[in-house]
Order: sequence, then structure tokens, then C-alpha cells
Amino acid sequence: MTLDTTFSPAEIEARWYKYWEESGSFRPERPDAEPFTIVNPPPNVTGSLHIGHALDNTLQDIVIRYERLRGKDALWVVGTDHAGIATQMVVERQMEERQDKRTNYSREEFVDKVWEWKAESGGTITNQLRRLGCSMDWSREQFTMDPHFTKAVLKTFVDLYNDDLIYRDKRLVNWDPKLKTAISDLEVESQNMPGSFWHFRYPLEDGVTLSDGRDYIEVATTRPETMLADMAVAVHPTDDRYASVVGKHVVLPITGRRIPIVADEHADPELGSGAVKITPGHDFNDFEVGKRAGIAAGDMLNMLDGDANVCQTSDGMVPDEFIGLHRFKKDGINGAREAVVARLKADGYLIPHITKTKKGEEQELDAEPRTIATPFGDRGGVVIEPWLTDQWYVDAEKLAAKPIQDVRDGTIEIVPATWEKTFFNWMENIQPWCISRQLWWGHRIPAWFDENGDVYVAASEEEAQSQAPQGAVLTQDSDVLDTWFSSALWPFATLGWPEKGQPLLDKHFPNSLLISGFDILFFWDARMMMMGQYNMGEAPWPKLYLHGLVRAADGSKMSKSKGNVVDPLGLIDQFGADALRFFMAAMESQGRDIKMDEKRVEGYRNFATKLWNATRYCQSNGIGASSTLKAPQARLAANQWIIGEVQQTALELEKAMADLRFDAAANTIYQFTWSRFCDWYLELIKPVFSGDADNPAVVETREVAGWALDQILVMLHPFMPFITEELWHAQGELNGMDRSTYPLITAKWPNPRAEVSKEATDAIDWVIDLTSNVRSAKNELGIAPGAKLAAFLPSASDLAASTMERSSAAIERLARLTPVTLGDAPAGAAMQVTAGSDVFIIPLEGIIDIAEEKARLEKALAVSQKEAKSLEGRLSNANFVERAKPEAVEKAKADFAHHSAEAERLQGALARLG
RNA sequence: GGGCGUAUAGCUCAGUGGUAGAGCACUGUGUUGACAUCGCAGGGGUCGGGAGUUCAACUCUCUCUACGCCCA
Repeated sequence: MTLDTTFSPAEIEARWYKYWEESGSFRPERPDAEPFTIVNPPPNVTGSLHIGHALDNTLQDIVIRYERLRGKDALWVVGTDHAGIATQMVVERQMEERQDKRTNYSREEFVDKVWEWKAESGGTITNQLRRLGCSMDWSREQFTMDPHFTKAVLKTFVDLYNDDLIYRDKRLVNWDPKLKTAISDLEVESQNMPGSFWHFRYPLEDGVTLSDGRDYIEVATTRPETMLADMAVAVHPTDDRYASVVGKHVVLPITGRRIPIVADEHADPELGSGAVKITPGHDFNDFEVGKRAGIAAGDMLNMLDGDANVCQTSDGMVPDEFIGLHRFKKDGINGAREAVVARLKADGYLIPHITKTKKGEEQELDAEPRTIATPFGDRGGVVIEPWLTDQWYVDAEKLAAKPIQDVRDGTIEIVPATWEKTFFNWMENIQPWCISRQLWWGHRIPAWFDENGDVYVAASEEEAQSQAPQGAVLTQDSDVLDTWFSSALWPFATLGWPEKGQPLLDKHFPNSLLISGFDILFFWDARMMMMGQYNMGEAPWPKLYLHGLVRAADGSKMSKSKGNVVDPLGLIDQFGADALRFFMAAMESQGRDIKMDEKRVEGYRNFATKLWNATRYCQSNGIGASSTLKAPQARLAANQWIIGEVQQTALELEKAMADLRFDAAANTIYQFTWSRFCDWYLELIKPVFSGDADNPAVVETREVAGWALDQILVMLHPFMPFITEELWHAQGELNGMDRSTYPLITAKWPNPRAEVSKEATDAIDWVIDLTSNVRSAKNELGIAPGAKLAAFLPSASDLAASTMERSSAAIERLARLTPVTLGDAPAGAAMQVTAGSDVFIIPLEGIIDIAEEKARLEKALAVSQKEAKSLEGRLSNANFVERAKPEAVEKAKADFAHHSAEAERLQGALARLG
């Protein structure tokens, strides 16, 4: 196949992905090979590929392709998450568009409709992952609601329940009044919102007064509406202002409820009046205060319904005018908050806030303006209401103990390690995990209630029935489980757990590595650690790599509302998947977010083009595929040199990959390909091909160049799988080799096993030095770069002599010199160029201005002298020589010798110019 | 309020106890039948401020400033 003059990614990408997937290349049979396993964070089945997925999956694909090339039994588990809330929302929204709604259907009918939706639209993201080139094992694609997965979920729930690690409890939960479900602490996002701080008088009962004679207590609140369910006023136990009234009562305005004044450390004497209203049913702190004051959870007053509208409290004291109002202003309609404030103000209980206007005039406001940390539900987007309900909880504190230990003792390594502190901080202060959700889509909680409200937890209704008294009528709990409860089982439930005798599970659990964004460290990673330890008795993986966020070019977070979202598929269309992937790798340095930079993606597209063209050049000179893993035998210096460079590059790359330094790995192969292979090696070998085709040098160079190019393709493949696979086959074809049964994706990682002579590498380094110096000198003196010049070498070093003999053609071509004359140059104006320790004289009588050449040499001399002087200073410092490490002293001496010799040569050159 | 991170060339970022690098941008230039999505050459940084440790600090310690993130 002849390569087109331009490289067009789209067609190549589609063709090779199809080939890989259909040929089973993503998971070749390697029963005896060492396993390497990664599980993909399952994207929501509703999802579409965003830039964060592109980063996360590129990194995983790089690792899995690398390990596959190194011969491991590489398994990348893939699948999607049923994503309870998100998916139910999507389907409900579609119904809304048709003037339909969920409650028009039975639960079973609705769930069927969600499954239908999944069958039709659930594959979007999996196809997009394919476009990115991700080499996952699609043959075993998973879904968190697959029957086998459901088994795992049920078993885990039942076991945890039987071990007293799951329990049902009545306490405050984060209630989302829009979605009408409880959510966990992690699903609450606190945002600073402008709000108000109102001050009220609560009258003391029956003529009781404070020590200063006041007959009321001042309380302040940001949520006045909740006073309808106030159950106490708290003051600090050591607060002298209120000591005399602790145990006395106030009579609440509006409801007339008589509530006690209690002493509790929650009240901060420094804040406001030092007294705080206590609403145990609608505030997390107040709930604790209420409990300490002896109020049972079941007795706490609730004044809001599931929509967060005011309802009657159990003592029946809320006036009718408030019933049914929303908790606060909504859709422009005043709510309970506004009504309560108005009523208190009218009745004289409001203490106004006095402030000054800009003009300095006193001004009276109802409330003090204040910024309030307000909790929002991450999915529903409305303010969360703390609400008293019965929910299922996991005793996370007990489950956290082993994962904490695992990280502490290094069983699990977190990379970068800075995240360990954050991990410990959360895990050591972990709260009970609320796992029940009032939704229809998800894993139904395996708990049944009888007529008396007694609960039976079992994997099936039959089993529950067998636990219950004879003839009991059981009703299953209507709630479903938090999505993260099931995804916590991902590392082993995807491999066949809890079925016995699962070879895949035995071989691939624990997994080898987890790569995830730090944003799901608590949601997912930590919970996998807990469930891994609980179900498997082991950490799910020995290493956890956390990457950052991909941000917009200006550093802000990407969000649909800001309109600054970059679509990875658009970048793939524009620059190719390989370029996007390489960008992600090159920018991924540990512990830092990535700022989007399209120019850089473009740059890596250019890199792909460069490689494409280099291959075209190779092909035009008969350089095709290699047939050996081992480096070919080489005599020519350039060939030996490139073999050495390949070896060094492979070592550096392996080091970077072992350290999970994706940026270093990408830069290593980039620099080698472009700066070493293309810029120097291909130029160095060009003169070889102007000779006889049967020449042994030509034969050897074809072999070595073809081998080196193959090594590039292999090493680059994890980063740029598409173009490398394409070129791999093109190279095979050129040499009449059928690589269709030996595709690059499952080829072998470099193993050059070559001895490279130092003479050869020194020679090439010398040629490069000479060439660079000649080019630079010409440029500075304004000599046409194409001009071919005659050069004289009055006294040649051994290196120069042998190199000029071996590589004269390369020198003449690269440095644009006519054959070098050993011996003195004719008298006259000349420029002088060094290479290593050799000084070439290049006569330029009549062409150059001697003053310019002198200036050039003087500039170089100044640099050398400065370096030499600085080193001399250091070496003459007795402290340095005595105390510094011997290597440092040796290096300083060598550097000094080098720079002073250079200075001497330049001085000599200047002297010759007169 | 607590914790974490970041501050290096115009921009985006690497980096090491021995005197600083890449990509892009910029300037000059265009020579060889791979490549102008390119080549060659070049300019550009008191490594956020201050103090300390050290023979030596961009690197380690402390502190200040600015920005970002998480938790309360």
C-alpha cells in the first residue's frame, strides 16, 4: 500500500477500531501470562463523552495497551452504571415533553420503560469510548443492573444487614424536595448564597426576666420559617447572661408553643445574642441539641411535607394561614419564610437591623444581609431540606477501618501521595451512609415488612417469607439503593462474584491499578475499598492513581451553564483521536489540573503528520518492516547510534510508565521520534541511499532504519494507537510481510539487546556538534544556508580523523561542506568553527566581514570565560573542595577544563583573525 | 474556621541541592525529491516576596502575599 501524501485520521480510526474489536485483539487469549487488570469507572448509562472521560479513559488505555504489549494478560473491564437518579430524571423529562408523567404508570410499567430507553439510547457513551480508541473488553460489557450484578448487590446487602452493618434508623436526612428522595452527604453541594439574618424576640413565660430586666430572649436565624417547629432555645452553659433562665420557658410567637430554654455547648456566646432557636426536625445541629435535651427522634416536630410545603405539626399548633405555603419564596410567590417574618414584624417581635447608608444616614432593615452556606442537591439543583424520615444506613465507620489501615501500611498506594491526607481526613470522620432512595429505578431494597412493621431482610421474597411468622403478609420496601452501593462492588462483581469457581475472578482480583478522577475518591474509590475488604477480604487494588480535572483554557471549570464546554468528539473530528490522546498524556502531570489548549492538540496532530511523512520517506528508500525483536547487527556509526538511542528511549519510557508519569512518558517518545529519529537519523542516512542499492551499507541501513521505526511504532502505540497500527501494516506490506496476523496492538515491546560502541556514538555526537556549529555560524554571519563551503582542519583529533573517514558523506551533506582538507587553510579571511576539540577553518575571503566574525567569536568567548571563571571560583573555595560530594568536585573540574579549553580555542581563533 | 494544592520564558507547563528546559507564540531565514501540519538559526527567565539551613537553594525549612480546590 502506498501511503497518501497527507494523513487523514478519520478513515484510519474507524477501520482499525473495527478490526481490533472484531479480531478479539482487546483481550487476546493469554492463559499463562501474568494478569494485569483495570476496571473502568462505569460511566452513567445516560452519559455522553465529556472531556473528563477523555482524560480518564486515555490514561487507562495507555496503561492497558502498554501492559498488553509487554505480554501481560491485560483485561480492561468496561460497562455502564444504571445511575438511579440521573436515568430516572432523563426518562421522566422525556415523558414531560409528551405531557406524560411517571405517576401515570405503575412502578413495573415505568421500570420497563426505562429499560426500553436503555436499549435504544444507552449505548451512546460506549460508542464514543470506541472513537477515542479505548481497548476495553467489550465482549464482557457489564451493567450494574445485570442479573449477576443484582445477585452481588443482594448478597452484600443481606450480609451487611446480618452483620449489623446495615440498619434502619429515623434521623435527619438530606431531603431533595424536587426529586423527593433522600440523598447522601456526598450528594450535597454547599454554595454561598446571599441571604438574610433576622433577629426576633421570644417572650419569656410568666414574668420571668433576664438579669438585665428584659422579659424576652433575642434569637437570630437565617431560616425564620422553621420557628413554627421550634422546640427549644439553647444558650451556652457558661453564659452568665442566661444562667438564671435555663430550665425556664419562652412562649413562641405565632404558635404559642411553650418551649424550654436549655443549656448546650452548641450555642456560641460570641455569635449574635448568644441564644439560638432549636428546630430539631429541620436542622442537623439542632437535631443533636434536641437529642441531648432528651427529645426522642420520633417526638421531634416536623412542619414540612415531602415537597417542602408547610404541614401541620403533631401538636396541631401551626395556624391555618401557614399550612400549604412553600418553605420560602418560590416562582415569585411568597412562602412561609416571608409570611412568618411579616407576622412577627406586625406583632412587634422583629428586631430591626440598623445600618448606615452610603450617605451616612441611619437606615432600618428587617434583616442583616449575610452570605449563607446553602446546601443544594447535586442532581435536583434545589435547596436540600433536613427532614426526619426512616432510611437505611450503612455503618461506614466500621467498614472504613480496614481501608484506612490499607492506605496507612502501604497495601494501597495512592498516587500522588498528597491525596492520602484528604482520604484519611474523610475516612476518619465518616458519617453513616444513607443508602435508601425514594426512586423507582435501581436495585430494590431486599427488605420486607409484615403487618406489624417487623422487617425481614433476605435475598428473595421466599426467604423473607420463611423468616416471617406463618401466614404473615409481606410487603417489600419500596425504596431502591444508592447507585454507589452497587458500583462499589465493581472490581469483583464484574468478574463473577459471588458465584463460586470463577477463574476470571481468581485471576483478576485484586485488580492491578485503579485510575480515577479525584472527584470520585469518596463516592466510589473509598467505597470500593470498603466493599472489597468486606466481601473479598482484600483491598481491591494495590495502587490508586488520581488525576485532576480538565479545565477550560482560562482555568475555569467547564460547565454547560458557562458555555465553555469543549467537546472531545469535536477535537477528534478536527485533529484525530491520536492527537487528543497524546495531548491528555503529555499534559497529565501528577497533582495538577489540565488546562485545555487546542493549539497543543494541534501540535500533536502535527507530530502524527511528521511520523507519517517520515514513514513515507522510509518507504521511498525501501525501508520496511523488521523481522526481529533484537536490534540488527550494525557497522555504520549512524546505525549504531540510533540503536543506542532506541535502547535509552525504551528505558526512559519504562521508567516513566512504572512511575505513572504520563507526561514524562509522552515527552520521551515525542523527543526521540522528532528530534533524534527524524531530525538527525533520517538526515544522517540520506547519503547512504545515493549509492549502489546492493551496497552492504544500504542493506544494513534499511534493516536498522526499519527496525528503529518499528520500535517507535510500538513505543508510541499506547499513546497513538491508530496511526501506529496503520503504519505498522504499511511497513509490513512494503517488505512483503503479512502483518494481518501480527497486528501492532498485540505485538511485542522493544527488547534491543544490543551493544553499541562508544566510538560510534561519539562520532555521531561529533558530527551533530559540527553541523550545528557550522549552521549557526553561517546564520550569524549572514551566509546563505545552502552555500557549500570548503573547510580545512589543521590538526585533527583522533575522533575527527576516524569520523571523517567513516562518515564523510554525512558530514558533507549535513554541514554543507565540500570534502574537508586536512592541513592549513590558505591565508585570508575565514570563519572558524569548532566540533568537540577540533577547530575548522572555513575560508571566506571576500564573503565575510572580519569584524563580524570577530564579534561572533568574542561573544562565544565571553560565554566560555564566564563559565570557566565561575567554576574556577568554586574550585578555589576550600569549603567546596573539602565538603562537597566528590562527584560534584570532579564534575566541576571537568567542566572547568572543558570551558577553559574552549576559551583557549576561541582565543586562538581570534588571534588568527589578527 | 480547618485541610490541601499552585506560583518557573509572552502563554501552557516540566524540572533537579551544583547555577534552568519543552511545546506554542515571537524574530531571522529557506539548502538537500519525507514533511511549509515543515526545515534551520535565534531572542527571551534576578524560578511570587522575605528570612533561615548549607561550601552551594529554583530545589530543603519558616514566613508573607496571590490564586484555586475540598471540608465545616
